[in-house]
Amino acid sequence: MSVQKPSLPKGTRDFGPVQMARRNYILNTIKETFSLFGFQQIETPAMENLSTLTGKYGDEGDQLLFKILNSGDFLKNVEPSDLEKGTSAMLPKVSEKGLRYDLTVPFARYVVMNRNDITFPFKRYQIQPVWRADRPQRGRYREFYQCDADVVGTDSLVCELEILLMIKRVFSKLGITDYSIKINNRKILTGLSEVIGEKGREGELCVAIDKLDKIGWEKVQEELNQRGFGERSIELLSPIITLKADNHKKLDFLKGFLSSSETGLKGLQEIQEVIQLLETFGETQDHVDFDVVLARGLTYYTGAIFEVKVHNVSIGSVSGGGRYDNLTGVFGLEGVSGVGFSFGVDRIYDVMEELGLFPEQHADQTKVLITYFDKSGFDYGLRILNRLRQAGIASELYPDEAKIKKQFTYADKKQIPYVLILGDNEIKEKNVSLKNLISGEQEVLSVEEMISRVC
RNA sequence: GUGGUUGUAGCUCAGCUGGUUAGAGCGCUGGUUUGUGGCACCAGAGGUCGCCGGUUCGAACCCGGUCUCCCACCCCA
Repeated sequence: MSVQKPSLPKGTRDFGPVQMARRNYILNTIKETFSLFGFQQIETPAMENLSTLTGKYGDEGDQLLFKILNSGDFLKNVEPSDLEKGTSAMLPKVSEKGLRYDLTVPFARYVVMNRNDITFPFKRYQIQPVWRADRPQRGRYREFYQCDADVVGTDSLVCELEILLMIKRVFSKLGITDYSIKINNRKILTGLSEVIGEKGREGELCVAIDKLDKIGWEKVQEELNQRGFGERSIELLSPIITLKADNHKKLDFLKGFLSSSETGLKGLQEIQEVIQLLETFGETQDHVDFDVVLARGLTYYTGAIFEVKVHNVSIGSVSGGGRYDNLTGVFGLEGVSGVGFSFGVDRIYDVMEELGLFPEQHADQTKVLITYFDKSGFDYGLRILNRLRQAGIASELYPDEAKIKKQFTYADKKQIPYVLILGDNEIKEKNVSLKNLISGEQEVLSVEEMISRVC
Protein backbone atom coordinates (compact mmCIF):
# COMPACT_ATOMS: atom_id res chain seq x y z
CA MET A 1 0.00 0.00 0.00
CA SER A 2 1.98 2.96 -1.14
CA VAL A 3 0.53 6.34 -0.29
CA GLN A 4 0.69 8.68 -3.22
CA LYS A 5 1.69 12.27 -2.86
CA PRO A 6 -1.24 14.41 -4.00
CA SER A 7 -0.62 16.96 -6.69
CA LEU A 8 -2.43 19.17 -9.17
CA PRO A 9 -2.29 19.15 -12.95
CA LYS A 10 0.12 21.71 -14.30
CA GLY A 11 -1.30 25.19 -14.52
CA THR A 12 -4.32 24.57 -12.27
CA ARG A 13 -4.88 25.89 -8.76
CA ASP A 14 -6.92 25.41 -5.63
CA PHE A 15 -8.57 28.50 -4.20
CA GLY A 16 -8.64 28.75 -0.40
CA PRO A 17 -11.16 30.78 1.63
CA VAL A 18 -9.19 34.01 1.46
CA GLN A 19 -8.61 33.68 -2.27
CA MET A 20 -12.26 32.86 -2.88
CA ALA A 21 -13.38 35.88 -0.93
CA ARG A 22 -11.10 38.05 -3.03
CA ARG A 23 -12.13 36.41 -6.29
CA ASN A 24 -15.77 36.88 -5.42
CA TYR A 25 -15.10 40.52 -4.67
CA ILE A 26 -13.74 40.95 -8.20
CA LEU A 27 -16.40 38.75 -9.76
CA ASN A 28 -19.25 40.54 -8.01
CA THR A 29 -17.94 43.90 -9.18
CA ILE A 30 -17.86 42.65 -12.75
CA LYS A 31 -21.27 40.96 -12.58
CA GLU A 32 -22.88 43.99 -11.08
CA THR A 33 -21.42 46.15 -13.84
CA PHE A 34 -22.53 43.85 -16.65
CA SER A 35 -25.98 43.72 -15.24
CA LEU A 36 -26.15 47.50 -14.79
CA PHE A 37 -25.43 47.82 -18.52
CA GLY A 38 -28.26 45.47 -19.43
CA PHE A 39 -26.34 42.27 -20.08
CA GLN A 40 -27.93 38.93 -19.23
CA GLN A 41 -26.02 35.92 -17.97
CA ILE A 42 -25.80 32.59 -19.73
CA GLU A 43 -23.70 29.48 -19.24
CA THR A 44 -22.56 26.82 -21.67
CA PRO A 45 -21.06 23.38 -21.02
CA ALA A 46 -17.40 22.97 -20.12
CA MET A 47 -17.06 20.60 -23.05
CA GLU A 48 -18.06 21.15 -26.64
CA ASN A 49 -17.96 18.92 -29.65
CA LEU A 50 -14.45 19.08 -30.95
CA SER A 51 -15.76 20.11 -34.36
CA THR A 52 -17.24 23.24 -32.77
CA LEU A 53 -13.86 24.25 -31.44
CA THR A 54 -11.32 23.23 -34.04
CA GLY A 55 -10.39 25.61 -36.80
CA LYS A 56 -11.57 28.68 -34.89
CA TYR A 57 -8.32 29.70 -33.26
CA GLY A 58 -5.76 28.99 -35.97
CA ASP A 59 -3.34 26.09 -36.08
CA GLU A 60 -1.70 27.10 -32.83
CA GLY A 61 -5.06 27.36 -31.13
CA ASP A 62 -6.00 23.84 -32.19
CA GLN A 63 -2.85 22.56 -30.53
CA LEU A 64 -3.75 24.33 -27.31
CA LEU A 65 -7.17 22.66 -27.09
CA PHE A 66 -7.64 20.04 -24.42
CA LYS A 67 -9.20 17.02 -26.11
CA ILE A 68 -11.32 14.51 -24.27
CA LEU A 69 -10.70 10.87 -24.99
CA ASN A 70 -13.86 9.04 -26.04
CA SER A 71 -15.44 7.03 -23.26
CA GLY A 72 -15.30 3.26 -23.37
CA ASP A 73 -12.95 1.64 -25.80
CA PHE A 74 -11.56 4.72 -27.47
CA LEU A 75 -9.43 2.62 -29.80
CA LYS A 76 -12.30 0.68 -31.29
CA ASN A 77 -12.42 2.69 -34.53
CA VAL A 78 -8.67 2.85 -34.93
CA GLU A 79 -6.99 0.70 -37.55
CA PRO A 80 -3.28 -0.04 -37.29
CA SER A 81 -2.80 1.87 -40.52
CA ASP A 82 -4.32 4.99 -38.93
CA LEU A 83 -1.33 5.29 -36.66
CA GLU A 84 0.92 5.92 -39.59
CA LYS A 85 -1.29 8.74 -40.85
CA GLY A 86 -0.27 10.87 -37.88
CA THR A 87 -1.90 12.74 -35.06
CA SER A 88 -4.32 14.90 -36.99
CA ALA A 89 -5.79 11.89 -38.81
CA MET A 90 -6.03 9.88 -35.60
CA LEU A 91 -7.56 12.56 -33.45
CA PRO A 92 -11.17 12.46 -34.72
CA LYS A 93 -11.23 8.70 -34.21
CA VAL A 94 -10.30 8.79 -30.52
CA SER A 95 -11.74 12.13 -29.43
CA GLU A 96 -14.98 13.83 -30.31
CA LYS A 97 -15.17 16.35 -27.45
CA GLY A 98 -12.92 19.07 -26.10
CA LEU A 99 -12.82 21.60 -23.26
CA ARG A 100 -13.77 25.10 -24.28
CA TYR A 101 -10.87 27.38 -25.17
CA ASP A 102 -12.75 30.64 -24.78
CA LEU A 103 -16.32 31.82 -24.27
CA THR A 104 -16.82 33.55 -27.61
CA VAL A 105 -16.99 30.51 -29.85
CA PRO A 106 -19.41 28.61 -27.55
CA PHE A 107 -21.45 31.81 -27.50
CA ALA A 108 -21.53 31.94 -31.28
CA ARG A 109 -22.72 28.34 -31.28
CA TYR A 110 -25.36 29.24 -28.70
CA VAL A 111 -26.61 32.17 -30.77
CA VAL A 112 -26.95 30.05 -33.88
CA MET A 113 -28.72 27.22 -32.06
CA ASN A 114 -31.11 29.60 -30.30
CA ARG A 115 -31.55 32.16 -33.03
CA ASN A 116 -35.33 31.86 -32.98
CA ASP A 117 -35.61 32.53 -29.25
CA ILE A 118 -33.13 35.34 -29.02
CA THR A 119 -34.20 38.95 -29.28
CA PHE A 120 -31.59 40.93 -31.14
CA PRO A 121 -29.57 42.89 -30.32
CA PHE A 122 -28.63 40.30 -27.73
CA LYS A 123 -26.49 41.42 -24.79
CA ARG A 124 -25.10 38.46 -22.90
CA TYR A 125 -22.46 37.94 -20.30
CA GLN A 126 -20.82 34.72 -19.30
CA ILE A 127 -18.41 33.97 -16.47
CA GLN A 128 -16.89 30.52 -16.66
CA PRO A 129 -13.55 28.76 -16.72
CA VAL A 130 -11.77 28.03 -19.98
CA TRP A 131 -8.88 25.65 -20.58
CA ARG A 132 -5.76 26.00 -22.67
CA ALA A 133 -2.95 23.48 -22.96
CA ASP A 134 -0.45 26.30 -22.81
CA ARG A 135 2.79 26.22 -20.92
CA PRO A 136 2.02 27.96 -17.65
CA GLN A 137 3.96 30.89 -16.24
CA ARG A 138 3.24 34.03 -14.27
CA GLY A 139 -0.25 35.26 -15.09
CA ARG A 140 -0.80 32.33 -17.41
CA TYR A 141 -2.78 29.31 -16.35
CA ARG A 142 -4.19 26.24 -18.01
CA GLU A 143 -7.51 26.70 -16.29
CA PHE A 144 -8.70 30.25 -15.83
CA TYR A 145 -11.88 32.28 -15.77
CA GLN A 146 -13.03 34.63 -18.44
CA CYS A 147 -15.76 37.19 -17.92
CA ASP A 148 -17.17 37.93 -21.35
CA ALA A 149 -19.72 40.53 -22.32
CA ASP A 150 -20.81 40.58 -25.95
CA VAL A 151 -23.51 42.28 -27.98
CA VAL A 152 -24.59 40.59 -31.18
CA GLY A 153 -26.97 41.78 -33.84
CA THR A 154 -26.05 45.43 -34.06
CA ASP A 155 -23.34 47.54 -35.70
CA SER A 156 -23.91 50.44 -33.37
CA LEU A 157 -20.78 52.00 -31.98
CA VAL A 158 -22.64 52.52 -28.72
CA CYS A 159 -21.51 48.97 -27.97
CA GLU A 160 -17.90 50.04 -28.24
CA LEU A 161 -18.66 53.00 -26.02
CA GLU A 162 -20.24 50.74 -23.41
CA ILE A 163 -17.22 48.49 -23.38
CA LEU A 164 -15.04 51.46 -22.53
CA LEU A 165 -17.50 52.53 -19.85
CA MET A 166 -17.70 49.09 -18.28
CA ILE A 167 -13.94 48.73 -18.13
CA LYS A 168 -13.62 52.15 -16.55
CA ARG A 169 -16.32 51.37 -14.01
CA VAL A 170 -14.91 47.99 -12.97
CA PHE A 171 -11.37 49.27 -12.59
CA SER A 172 -12.51 52.30 -10.69
CA LYS A 173 -14.54 50.12 -8.29
CA LEU A 174 -11.59 47.81 -7.77
CA GLY A 175 -9.27 50.70 -7.04
CA ILE A 176 -7.03 50.15 -10.04
CA THR A 177 -6.06 53.62 -11.22
CA ASP A 178 -2.87 53.31 -13.23
CA TYR A 179 -3.90 51.57 -16.42
CA SER A 180 -4.74 52.24 -20.03
CA ILE A 181 -7.43 50.96 -22.34
CA LYS A 182 -5.77 50.70 -25.68
CA ILE A 183 -8.15 51.01 -28.55
CA ASN A 184 -7.54 50.62 -32.23
CA ASN A 185 -9.42 49.47 -35.30
CA ARG A 186 -8.60 46.57 -37.54
CA LYS A 187 -9.53 48.69 -40.55
CA ILE A 188 -6.82 51.15 -39.65
CA LEU A 189 -4.29 48.34 -39.69
CA THR A 190 -5.61 47.26 -43.06
CA GLY A 191 -5.31 50.83 -44.28
CA LEU A 192 -1.80 51.01 -42.91
CA SER A 193 -0.70 47.99 -44.90
CA GLU A 194 -2.28 49.47 -48.04
CA VAL A 195 -0.61 52.81 -47.60
CA ILE A 196 2.84 51.35 -47.15
CA GLY A 197 2.38 49.20 -50.22
CA GLU A 198 1.97 45.83 -48.55
CA LYS A 199 -1.73 45.35 -49.15
CA GLY A 200 -3.27 42.28 -47.58
CA ARG A 201 -0.37 41.65 -45.25
CA GLU A 202 -1.78 43.37 -42.18
CA GLY A 203 -1.79 40.05 -40.33
CA GLU A 204 1.96 39.72 -40.54
CA LEU A 205 2.36 43.41 -40.00
CA CYS A 206 0.37 43.14 -36.78
CA VAL A 207 2.35 40.24 -35.38
CA ALA A 208 5.55 42.19 -35.82
CA ILE A 209 4.25 45.58 -34.74
CA ASP A 210 2.62 44.08 -31.69
CA LYS A 211 6.05 43.45 -30.22
CA LEU A 212 7.00 47.10 -30.37
CA ASP A 213 6.59 47.68 -26.65
CA LYS A 214 8.63 44.62 -25.81
CA ILE A 215 11.52 44.61 -28.24
CA GLY A 216 11.63 48.14 -29.67
CA TRP A 217 11.43 49.62 -33.15
CA GLU A 218 14.88 48.40 -34.20
CA LYS A 219 14.02 44.76 -33.65
CA VAL A 220 10.60 45.15 -35.20
CA GLN A 221 12.27 46.49 -38.33
CA GLU A 222 14.49 43.42 -38.38
CA GLU A 223 11.51 41.14 -38.07
CA LEU A 224 9.60 42.95 -40.81
CA ASN A 225 12.67 42.65 -42.95
CA GLN A 226 12.86 38.93 -42.35
CA ARG A 227 9.22 38.59 -43.23
CA GLY A 228 10.01 40.17 -46.57
CA PHE A 229 8.62 43.65 -46.11
CA GLY A 230 10.34 46.12 -48.41
CA GLU A 231 12.79 48.74 -47.13
CA ARG A 232 10.54 51.47 -48.43
CA SER A 233 7.49 50.01 -46.68
CA ILE A 234 9.29 49.91 -43.36
CA GLU A 235 10.47 53.44 -43.87
CA LEU A 236 6.92 54.59 -44.60
CA LEU A 237 5.81 52.99 -41.37
CA SER A 238 8.27 54.92 -39.29
CA PRO A 239 6.19 58.08 -38.62
CA ILE A 240 3.42 55.87 -37.27
CA ILE A 241 5.68 54.06 -34.85
CA THR A 242 7.09 57.23 -33.43
CA LEU A 243 3.72 58.95 -33.28
CA LYS A 244 3.22 60.28 -29.79
CA ALA A 245 0.33 62.62 -29.24
CA ASP A 246 -3.09 62.77 -27.67
CA ASN A 247 -5.99 60.94 -29.25
CA HIS A 248 -7.25 63.90 -31.27
CA LYS A 249 -3.85 64.77 -32.69
CA LYS A 250 -3.26 61.16 -33.69
CA LEU A 251 -6.58 61.14 -35.50
CA ASP A 252 -5.71 64.33 -37.34
CA PHE A 253 -2.35 63.01 -38.40
CA LEU A 254 -3.77 59.71 -39.62
CA LYS A 255 -6.44 61.41 -41.69
CA GLY A 256 -3.63 62.65 -43.83
CA PHE A 257 -1.53 59.51 -43.64
CA LEU A 258 -4.35 57.17 -44.59
CA SER A 259 -6.04 59.48 -47.09
CA SER A 260 -5.44 57.06 -49.97
CA SER A 261 -7.07 54.13 -48.15
CA GLU A 262 -10.82 54.06 -48.03
CA THR A 263 -10.82 51.24 -45.47
CA GLY A 264 -8.29 53.04 -43.29
CA LEU A 265 -10.39 56.19 -43.25
CA LYS A 266 -13.46 54.18 -42.32
CA GLY A 267 -11.62 52.73 -39.33
CA LEU A 268 -10.46 56.17 -38.36
CA GLN A 269 -13.98 57.48 -38.53
CA GLU A 270 -15.20 54.69 -36.26
CA ILE A 271 -12.59 55.44 -33.63
CA GLN A 272 -13.41 59.11 -33.82
CA GLU A 273 -17.07 58.39 -33.36
CA VAL A 274 -16.46 56.25 -30.30
CA ILE A 275 -14.42 59.01 -28.74
CA GLN A 276 -17.16 61.45 -29.67
CA LEU A 277 -19.76 59.23 -28.00
CA LEU A 278 -17.64 59.10 -24.89
CA GLU A 279 -17.72 62.88 -24.69
CA THR A 280 -21.43 63.07 -25.38
CA PHE A 281 -22.09 60.52 -22.66
CA GLY A 282 -20.25 62.82 -20.30
CA GLU A 283 -17.25 60.65 -19.59
CA THR A 284 -13.64 61.75 -19.87
CA GLN A 285 -11.05 60.23 -22.15
CA ASP A 286 -8.91 59.35 -19.14
CA HIS A 287 -7.26 55.94 -19.54
CA VAL A 288 -8.49 55.68 -23.12
CA ASP A 289 -5.53 55.51 -25.43
CA PHE A 290 -5.89 55.31 -29.19
CA ASP A 291 -2.95 53.10 -30.07
CA VAL A 292 -2.30 52.89 -33.79
CA VAL A 293 -0.01 49.91 -33.40
CA LEU A 294 -2.27 47.85 -31.17
CA ALA A 295 -2.83 44.55 -32.96
CA ARG A 296 -4.52 41.49 -31.60
CA GLY A 297 -3.85 38.02 -32.88
CA LEU A 298 -7.35 36.67 -33.23
CA THR A 299 -8.26 36.43 -36.84
CA TYR A 300 -11.92 37.20 -36.49
CA TYR A 301 -11.75 40.83 -35.39
CA THR A 302 -12.85 43.20 -38.12
CA GLY A 303 -13.49 46.55 -36.43
CA ALA A 304 -12.59 47.96 -33.05
CA ILE A 305 -10.00 46.14 -30.96
CA PHE A 306 -9.35 46.67 -27.26
CA GLU A 307 -6.72 45.70 -24.80
CA VAL A 308 -6.25 46.76 -21.19
CA LYS A 309 -2.85 46.97 -19.61
CA VAL A 310 -2.22 47.86 -16.00
CA HIS A 311 0.98 49.87 -15.59
CA ASN A 312 3.93 48.94 -13.39
CA VAL A 313 3.02 45.29 -12.94
CA SER A 314 4.54 42.16 -14.39
CA ILE A 315 1.27 40.82 -15.77
CA GLY A 316 0.19 40.87 -19.41
CA SER A 317 -3.10 42.30 -20.58
CA VAL A 318 -5.98 41.87 -18.16
CA SER A 319 -8.76 42.41 -20.63
CA GLY A 320 -9.22 42.38 -24.35
CA GLY A 321 -11.78 42.19 -27.10
CA GLY A 322 -13.07 43.63 -30.30
CA ARG A 323 -15.67 43.62 -33.04
CA TYR A 324 -16.23 40.71 -35.38
CA ASP A 325 -18.51 41.03 -38.40
CA ASN A 326 -19.31 37.44 -39.00
CA LEU A 327 -18.62 35.26 -36.03
CA THR A 328 -21.63 33.02 -36.49
CA GLY A 329 -20.95 32.52 -40.19
CA VAL A 330 -19.03 29.29 -39.65
CA PHE A 331 -22.11 27.87 -37.95
CA GLY A 332 -24.38 28.84 -40.82
CA LEU A 333 -25.81 32.12 -39.63
CA GLU A 334 -24.59 34.99 -41.78
CA GLY A 335 -24.68 38.68 -41.16
CA VAL A 336 -24.61 38.75 -37.37
CA SER A 337 -22.15 41.37 -36.23
CA GLY A 338 -20.96 41.42 -32.69
CA VAL A 339 -18.61 43.14 -30.36
CA GLY A 340 -17.37 41.90 -27.06
CA PHE A 341 -14.58 41.75 -24.57
CA SER A 342 -13.39 39.75 -21.67
CA PHE A 343 -11.99 40.42 -18.22
CA GLY A 344 -9.36 37.98 -17.04
CA VAL A 345 -10.24 37.57 -13.35
CA ASP A 346 -7.16 35.56 -12.58
CA ARG A 347 -4.90 38.24 -13.96
CA ILE A 348 -6.85 41.03 -12.31
CA TYR A 349 -6.38 39.09 -9.07
CA ASP A 350 -2.63 38.89 -9.65
CA VAL A 351 -2.46 42.58 -10.48
CA MET A 352 -4.40 43.58 -7.37
CA GLU A 353 -2.24 41.36 -5.22
CA GLU A 354 0.92 42.81 -6.69
CA LEU A 355 -0.37 46.34 -6.07
CA GLY A 356 -1.74 45.50 -2.62
CA LEU A 357 -5.24 46.65 -3.54
CA PHE A 358 -7.31 44.06 -1.70
CA PRO A 359 -9.18 45.52 1.24
CA GLU A 360 -8.40 43.93 4.62
CA GLN A 361 -10.73 41.36 6.08
CA HIS A 362 -12.07 39.97 2.90
CA ALA A 363 -12.46 36.36 3.97
CA ASP A 364 -15.98 35.28 4.82
CA GLN A 365 -16.18 36.04 8.50
CA THR A 366 -17.95 34.59 11.46
CA LYS A 367 -18.83 37.35 13.89
CA VAL A 368 -19.57 35.41 17.05
CA LEU A 369 -18.20 32.14 18.41
CA ILE A 370 -20.09 30.47 21.25
CA THR A 371 -17.87 28.69 23.77
CA TYR A 372 -18.93 26.54 26.71
CA PHE A 373 -17.67 24.02 29.26
CA ASP A 374 -20.08 21.13 29.34
CA LYS A 375 -23.30 19.61 28.02
CA SER A 376 -25.57 22.14 29.71
CA GLY A 377 -23.52 24.98 28.20
CA PHE A 378 -23.73 23.31 24.83
CA ASP A 379 -27.54 23.08 25.04
CA TYR A 380 -27.85 26.67 26.22
CA GLY A 381 -25.45 27.73 23.47
CA LEU A 382 -27.47 26.00 20.81
CA ARG A 383 -30.53 28.07 21.74
CA ILE A 384 -28.51 31.27 21.64
CA LEU A 385 -27.03 30.24 18.30
CA ASN A 386 -30.54 30.09 16.90
CA ARG A 387 -31.30 33.59 18.20
CA LEU A 388 -28.10 34.97 16.73
CA ARG A 389 -28.74 33.50 13.31
CA GLN A 390 -32.32 34.75 13.32
CA ALA A 391 -30.88 38.18 13.97
CA GLY A 392 -28.75 37.67 10.85
CA ILE A 393 -25.45 37.49 12.71
CA ALA A 394 -22.88 35.08 11.28
CA SER A 395 -22.22 32.84 14.23
CA GLU A 396 -21.08 29.39 15.18
CA LEU A 397 -20.99 27.11 18.16
CA TYR A 398 -17.73 25.34 18.89
CA PRO A 399 -18.60 21.77 17.93
CA ASP A 400 -16.66 19.82 20.54
CA GLU A 401 -16.49 19.97 24.30
CA ALA A 402 -12.95 21.25 24.61
CA LYS A 403 -10.83 23.37 26.86
CA ILE A 404 -11.87 26.98 26.70
CA LYS A 405 -8.34 27.88 25.66
CA LYS A 406 -8.65 25.72 22.59
CA GLN A 407 -11.99 27.30 21.70
CA PHE A 408 -10.49 30.76 22.08
CA THR A 409 -7.54 29.85 19.92
CA TYR A 410 -9.97 28.74 17.24
CA ALA A 411 -11.73 32.11 17.38
CA ASP A 412 -8.40 33.89 17.23
CA LYS A 413 -7.20 31.90 14.21
CA LYS A 414 -10.44 32.50 12.36
CA GLN A 415 -10.33 36.16 13.31
CA ILE A 416 -13.73 35.97 14.90
CA PRO A 417 -14.19 39.27 16.76
CA TYR A 418 -16.64 38.17 19.48
CA VAL A 419 -16.73 35.19 21.80
CA LEU A 420 -19.59 34.18 24.09
CA ILE A 421 -18.63 32.25 27.21
CA LEU A 422 -21.37 30.12 28.70
CA GLY A 423 -20.68 28.64 32.12
CA ASP A 424 -22.84 27.69 35.08
CA ASN A 425 -23.29 31.32 36.18
CA GLU A 426 -24.47 32.48 32.78
CA ILE A 427 -26.87 29.58 32.45
CA LYS A 428 -28.29 30.15 35.88
CA GLU A 429 -28.70 33.92 35.40
CA LYS A 430 -29.93 33.45 31.79
CA ASN A 431 -27.31 35.84 30.45
CA VAL A 432 -24.03 35.60 28.57
CA SER A 433 -20.45 36.77 28.93
CA LEU A 434 -19.42 38.59 25.78
CA LYS A 435 -15.75 39.10 25.10
CA ASN A 436 -14.48 41.38 22.38
CA LEU A 437 -11.30 39.73 21.21
CA ILE A 438 -10.01 42.86 19.56
CA SER A 439 -10.26 45.15 22.56
CA GLY A 440 -10.06 42.40 25.18
CA GLU A 441 -13.10 43.81 27.01
CA GLN A 442 -15.55 41.43 28.57
CA GLU A 443 -18.98 42.05 30.04
CA VAL A 444 -22.00 40.16 31.26
CA LEU A 445 -25.14 40.94 29.25
CA SER A 446 -28.61 39.63 28.59
CA VAL A 447 -29.05 37.81 25.30
CA GLU A 448 -30.94 40.79 23.83
CA GLU A 449 -28.26 43.26 24.90
CA MET A 450 -25.58 41.00 23.47
CA ILE A 451 -27.36 40.76 20.12
CA SER A 452 -27.76 44.50 19.80
CA ARG A 453 -24.14 44.96 20.85
CA VAL A 454 -22.69 42.73 18.14
CA CYS A 455 -25.04 43.79 15.35
C1' G B 1 6.36 23.33 -29.30
C1' U B 2 11.88 25.64 -28.40
C1' G B 3 15.53 27.36 -24.72
C1' G B 4 16.92 28.16 -19.58
C1' U B 5 16.08 27.39 -14.23
C1' U B 6 14.41 25.15 -9.53
C1' G B 7 13.38 20.95 -6.13
C1' U B 8 15.87 19.72 1.65
C1' A B 9 10.09 19.62 7.70
C1' G B 10 3.21 22.05 6.75
C1' C B 11 5.67 27.16 4.93
C1' U B 12 10.32 30.21 3.91
C1' C B 13 15.05 28.63 3.54
C1' A B 14 20.49 27.07 5.61
C1' G B 15 23.57 22.78 4.82
C1' C B 16 31.63 24.02 3.72
C1' U B 17 36.13 20.82 -1.33
C1' G B 18 31.34 14.26 -0.89
C1' G B 19 32.58 12.27 5.66
C1' U B 20 28.99 9.81 11.74
C1' U B 21 22.53 10.59 14.54
C1' A B 22 20.26 16.61 8.17
C1' G B 23 19.54 22.26 10.74
C1' A B 24 17.04 27.35 11.64
C1' G B 25 12.85 30.63 11.72
C1' C B 26 7.70 30.49 11.32
C1' G B 27 3.67 27.11 11.94
C1' C B 28 1.78 22.69 14.68
C1' U B 29 0.89 19.80 19.59
C1' G B 30 1.29 19.97 24.88
C1' G B 31 2.56 22.74 29.33
C1' U B 32 3.32 27.39 32.54
C1' U B 33 -2.94 28.92 33.36
C1' U B 34 -8.67 22.25 34.40
C1' G B 35 -13.48 30.09 33.24
C1' U B 36 -10.24 33.11 28.66
C1' G B 37 -7.09 33.95 22.63
C1' G B 38 -2.99 37.28 20.88
C1' C B 39 2.49 38.25 23.91
C1' A B 40 6.39 35.55 26.74
C1' C B 41 8.85 31.15 28.52
C1' C B 42 9.47 25.60 28.56
C1' A B 43 8.93 20.85 26.22
C1' G B 44 7.62 17.81 22.02
C1' A B 45 6.15 15.86 17.23
C1' G B 46 7.43 16.30 12.21
C1' G B 47 12.14 14.82 6.65
C1' U B 48 12.79 7.97 1.64
C1' C B 49 16.87 15.60 1.02
C1' G B 50 11.30 15.35 -6.03
C1' C B 51 11.73 10.20 -8.28
C1' C B 52 14.82 6.22 -10.72
C1' G B 53 19.54 4.60 -11.79
C1' G B 54 25.04 5.29 -11.75
C1' U B 55 30.11 6.72 -9.63
C1' U B 56 32.29 6.04 -4.56
C1' C B 57 34.54 2.76 1.31
C1' G B 58 30.84 6.68 1.89
C1' A B 59 26.02 10.98 -1.86
C1' A B 60 21.30 16.13 0.16
C1' C B 61 26.12 17.37 -2.38
C1' C B 62 29.18 14.36 -8.30
C1' C B 63 27.04 12.03 -13.21
C1' G B 64 22.72 10.34 -16.41
C1' G B 65 17.57 10.00 -16.99
C1' U B 66 12.70 11.45 -15.51
C1' C B 67 8.99 14.42 -13.19
C1' U B 68 7.93 19.18 -11.09
C1' C B 69 8.28 24.47 -10.35
C1' C B 70 9.47 29.02 -12.27
C1' C B 71 11.36 32.24 -16.39
C1' A B 72 12.03 33.67 -21.66
C1' C B 73 10.20 32.78 -26.77
C1' C B 74 5.54 31.71 -29.42
C1' C B 75 0.71 33.00 -28.36
C1' C B 76 -2.66 34.93 -25.15
C1' A B 77 -6.81 36.63 -20.35
